[in-house]
Amino acid sequence: MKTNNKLQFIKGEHDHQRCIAEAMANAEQVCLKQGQRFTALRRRVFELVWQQHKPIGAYDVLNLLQTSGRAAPPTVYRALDFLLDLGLIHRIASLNAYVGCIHPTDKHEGQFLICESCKAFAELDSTEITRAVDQNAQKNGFEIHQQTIEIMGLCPHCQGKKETL
Amino acid sequence: MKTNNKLQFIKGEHDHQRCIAEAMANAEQVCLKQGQRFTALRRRVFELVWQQHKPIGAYDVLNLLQTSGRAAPPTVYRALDFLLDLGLIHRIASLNAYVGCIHPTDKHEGQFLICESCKAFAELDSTEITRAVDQNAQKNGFEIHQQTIEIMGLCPHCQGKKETL
DNA sequence: TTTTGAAATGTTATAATATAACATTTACGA
DNA sequence: TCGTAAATGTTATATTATAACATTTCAAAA
Repeated sequence: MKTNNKLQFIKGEHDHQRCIAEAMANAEQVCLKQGQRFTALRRRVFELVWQQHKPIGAYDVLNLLQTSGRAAPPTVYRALDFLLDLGLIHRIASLNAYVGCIHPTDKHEGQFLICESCKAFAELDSTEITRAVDQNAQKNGFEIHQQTIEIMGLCPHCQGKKETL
Repeated sequence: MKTNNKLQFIKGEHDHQRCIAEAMANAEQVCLKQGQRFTALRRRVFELVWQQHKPIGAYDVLNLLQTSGRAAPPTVYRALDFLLDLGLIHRIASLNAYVGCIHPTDKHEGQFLICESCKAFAELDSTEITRAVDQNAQKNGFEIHQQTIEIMGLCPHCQGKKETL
């Protein structure tokens, strides 16, 4: 299974269609392995989330869905929950938004750098951060189940044009 | 200015009234230094958040406020925003909830261990985590403005009674 | 191949969280 | 004490999310 290239502060210059197609093929495999059905609806929602390359809200997904037919909130939330469960997308709690996952081969939780200006994001999987968190948890006798690590700021590209904002 | 004791997975055994009183006195000083007014309302909301020793939602604060008079959502949100701005409380994005800050002397952002069972929390200020995050940001040319680090799991106390949950 | 039952989706209503916009009150500084 | 800016009150509404139940779909058993 081929994984996608590093998705870090991606700009327009990459082959978006191919990028999405790869993610889709990969998601397909994950569903297959898990014995889950990658239905048309789930496929469509997954695609919509990936198309952005930035965090997208559930109701934004809903609006996009509605451009081709009816849909109600539960429809979207159920599809998002399904994709979250399989680790195919992540939820950004501080934004109430969702992003495509770039390490979809195993279920995991991401660490994110998110640009406040252009909303581009990088998904990290840093052993240093993980180790530091684990150490602190251990020191406190804490058993980790789930982590939310979301760092907001400016991506390299947007730092240059800071003064024009 | 005396700071509160480490607030880590505190149980019932500590002197709650004194704990709150110290936090209050400290908040007083912070407001004074910043030239901000620590009004009756802000004082009350601060107290309500501290009283829990666990994350509390805005509408829970509202309900508590309403036990002694009228109040509407904006009243609560404004008070919470004020306290957030001064770093006297923190927002837990993954819970849509608020906690008292235990390092209130300087504005900062916390790192939290939060027990899914009893909701007790520990506020870390780990140099290891901070360093690891900074390193990764730097590696990506990212300029950090704000961080959300919320680790969910089981506190030492609740690990023992896991099977009874 | 038909049945059938569980999974998925549709539908309606509503809950939970948060803010906009404007009116009124408060309290400090001139 | 008066004028003004800050704080609070008030009403309405936006945004995010889920509950509850009806209908459809689809794969596996008969």
